[in-house]
Amino acid sequence: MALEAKYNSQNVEDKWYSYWMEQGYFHSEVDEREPYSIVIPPPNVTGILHMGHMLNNTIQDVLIRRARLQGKNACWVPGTDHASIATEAKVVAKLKEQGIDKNDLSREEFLTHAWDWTHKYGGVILEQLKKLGCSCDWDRTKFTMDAEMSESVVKTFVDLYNKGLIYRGYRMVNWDPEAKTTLSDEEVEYVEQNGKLYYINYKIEGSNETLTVATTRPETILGDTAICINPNDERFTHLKGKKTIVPICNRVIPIIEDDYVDVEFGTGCLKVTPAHDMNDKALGDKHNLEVIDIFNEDATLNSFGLHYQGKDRFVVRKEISEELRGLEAISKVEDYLNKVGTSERTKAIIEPRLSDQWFLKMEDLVKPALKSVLVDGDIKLYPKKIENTYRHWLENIRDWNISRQLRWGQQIPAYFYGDGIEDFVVAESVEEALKLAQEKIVDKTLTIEDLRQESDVVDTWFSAWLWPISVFDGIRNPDNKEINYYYPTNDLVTGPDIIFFWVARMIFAGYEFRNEKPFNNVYFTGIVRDNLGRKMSKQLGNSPDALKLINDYGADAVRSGMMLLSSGAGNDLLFDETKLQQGKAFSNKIFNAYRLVSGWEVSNSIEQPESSKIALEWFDSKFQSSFAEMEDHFSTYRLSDALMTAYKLIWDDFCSWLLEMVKPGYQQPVDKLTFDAIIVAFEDILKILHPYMPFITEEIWHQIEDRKSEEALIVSAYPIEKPINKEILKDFEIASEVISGIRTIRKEKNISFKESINLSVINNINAATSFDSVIKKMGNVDELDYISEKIEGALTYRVKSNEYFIPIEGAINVEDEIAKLSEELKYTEGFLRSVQGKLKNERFVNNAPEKVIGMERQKEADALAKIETIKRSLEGLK
RNA sequence: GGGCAAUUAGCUCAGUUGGUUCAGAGCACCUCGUUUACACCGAGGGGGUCGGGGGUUCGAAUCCCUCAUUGCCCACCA
Repeated sequence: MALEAKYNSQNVEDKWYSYWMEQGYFHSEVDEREPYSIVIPPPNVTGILHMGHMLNNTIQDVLIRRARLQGKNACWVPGTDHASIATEAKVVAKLKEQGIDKNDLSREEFLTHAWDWTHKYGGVILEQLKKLGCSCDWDRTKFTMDAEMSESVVKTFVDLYNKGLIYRGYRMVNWDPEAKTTLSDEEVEYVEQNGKLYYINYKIEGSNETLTVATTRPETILGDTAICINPNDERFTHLKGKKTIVPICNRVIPIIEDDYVDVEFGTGCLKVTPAHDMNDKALGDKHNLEVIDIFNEDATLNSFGLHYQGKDRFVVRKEISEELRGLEAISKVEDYLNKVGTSERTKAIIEPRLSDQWFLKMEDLVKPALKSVLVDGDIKLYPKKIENTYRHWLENIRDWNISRQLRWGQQIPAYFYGDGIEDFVVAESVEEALKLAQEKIVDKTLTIEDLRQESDVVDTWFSAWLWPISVFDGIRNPDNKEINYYYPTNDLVTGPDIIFFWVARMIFAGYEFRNEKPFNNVYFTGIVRDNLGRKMSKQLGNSPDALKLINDYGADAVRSGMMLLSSGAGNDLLFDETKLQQGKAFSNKIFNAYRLVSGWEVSNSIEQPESSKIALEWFDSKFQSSFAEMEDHFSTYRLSDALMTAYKLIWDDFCSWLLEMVKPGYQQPVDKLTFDAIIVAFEDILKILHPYMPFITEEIWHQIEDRKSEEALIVSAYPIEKPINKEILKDFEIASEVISGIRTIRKEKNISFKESINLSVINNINAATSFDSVIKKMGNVDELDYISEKIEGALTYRVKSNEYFIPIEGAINVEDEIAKLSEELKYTEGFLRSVQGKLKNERFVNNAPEKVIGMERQKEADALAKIETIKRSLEGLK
């Protein structure tokens, strides 16, 4: 069968993916082999594949395929995350389009809509991962809202509550007025915003004097319950104990004193609004102030907003400043740059808000997580510098607000039986809750109907933190054979943006629920940016369509192109389609190498040429040394370096050197010995490349031979490291320089390659002759002989201090040759001077190690010998 | 405001304990080539006072100080 001149990815990718699936190669079951497991960072169930996913999942697939080839029991667990706030927002928006208000629906009705949405759009991304070639164990696909997964969440909630780690409290939390839910501190992003600083005058009660307060939020004055001054501020000593009047609502509030106030900032006076600011709340608690909440849950003003009732906070900000101006209660307005907390998901500006929420105490959970990463090194983070960030967060952590006023998620298993703050129980089921409640209040007449379950759900991350455990059912059945076998997982590959949301919390959960780390290593990828270094975004339109790229370039090209782009863990990656072209060119190169080999006619009757024998022997060691280099790169997760090593091995050493060295003459057959050895070498190459480029390697693997299903490349055996013959590598090094010398001369003198030449050598360095046959073939050399006297009038070049002569009638231009040699002489003499300068320096000779001095002496000897040969050549010409 | 990291060829980056291989790789660029796998190719080539300045050392891209620029994380100053 004739092969096309170009590799066509589309023809082979679907074929092999289906084949792998049919043969069940991705599936893993517990057995006696060493396990190698990865859990996927579950993408949002309704998400679609973007560049970040491509990078992240390619890395995981490279790791998992390599482990599989190494004979480990590789298990990559895929799945999706219910992403409660993001998904709920989408469902609410869709309902709104249909004219349905979420609040008009019962919980059950809303959840039906949400599940419909999930089933309709969910899992698209997993199908896209298949196009990329990801070898996930799809039989294990999990969703964070699967019944068993949710059951695990509820179980851990009850467990933590019973341990006293979960508590309910009336606290100031981050409120997202758009999603109408609270958020954890981590879900708040601070962004710089141009705002204004308003100077507002408050009248002093019973006086005409006013007090000026600077604020960025004039709309909150209606919730003011005090003005605070610094007790040491002499400007305000006379106001101590007095009261002021809030403009517009004319409420009388006290002037309080606290060190907290910065005398330098603004006017040195602070308005205190305990309901709407974290610090004001603290001040309010300390000074026993009234709390006036002026907002509704959507951040419009409530009845305390008086005539602004029902209007949005930002509308009110504008209008109230106008009104204050009319009242001459504003003395000035300045531009002011400040940081505003926004919702990570909805981008809405966060409102600090007091409410009853559920919290998880972090103090004890943090301890083993700090120790394992920073003290014991049980969990290794790549890049290491990220440990600083990790440490800082853990050491300054605050309790985790885990309740969300959403419906899409696991409903908190707390059951209220009364209206008191403590009138609830926490249990895995309503039946158990009833039992507990009856015991608690000693009332056997209480029924299930008297119980009312908490309507809040838990934070998405409160389920995601269990992921490495729950996908193996390790919460519900803590001693099952799967969790015991696959856990802890080996590597986690994820983005640095979720180190706190997810990575750190998985570590907490691992130690809390299994007393064991969740993974050994964490590889943090960088962020995929465009080639100008900008983040990929819809607004900029700089985010390529991932599937289109796969279609245009081929999955292998996209995978290898992305891996060539990325440079080590943690570094951002500047996406550039030319790298994908490089990946595609590489695919084509490999394909054509096979095309060459497959076209050879093999003969049993011809002898193996000496050149082929030595070339193959050399490649064997070359392969081993590159392979060892790759293994070293893998050991520190330098995946792009490992690929580059393979790239150079294949393109330069295998294609440009080996294949050219053993290539038979035109329409000549190749001997069987050589052909078989080339096939073995090719197969080894396919193996080491397979993790990066699974499709083309599997394709060629089967082109080489008709193989049984259990002999597929994906499940074949990875090469093993063998000793390297360093001598032969060195000898080849010199031989290749000799060949390069011939090429250079041919080029300079315009001697066609088709024209054969003779080569004579004065072997001053006693170079090995083992590659002579190769030199003859690659240089189109008729006669290669060793001489002791230089040849007059021949073209010459030098490798180290060896002299090479190519006698060509009339080809030599004496003037040019002298000029060239003089130049070389000058350079070498300069080099010699610097080396000798060093050696004459007593302090160098006395202080430098023996080895270094030896090397310098060798350099000196080499240079002297070379100068000698150049001088002799020059004399001959003159 | 605090902390961390980076700055090496046109671009993206390697450079492990200061001294063979230390100034490198890939891409891009230039020249030549229609040699019977591949022009998604081959052969060859140019290009960097390693961000600036100072210091330690026989010797610094590598260690120290300092300045500059960039990026990231964290932080309640109204």
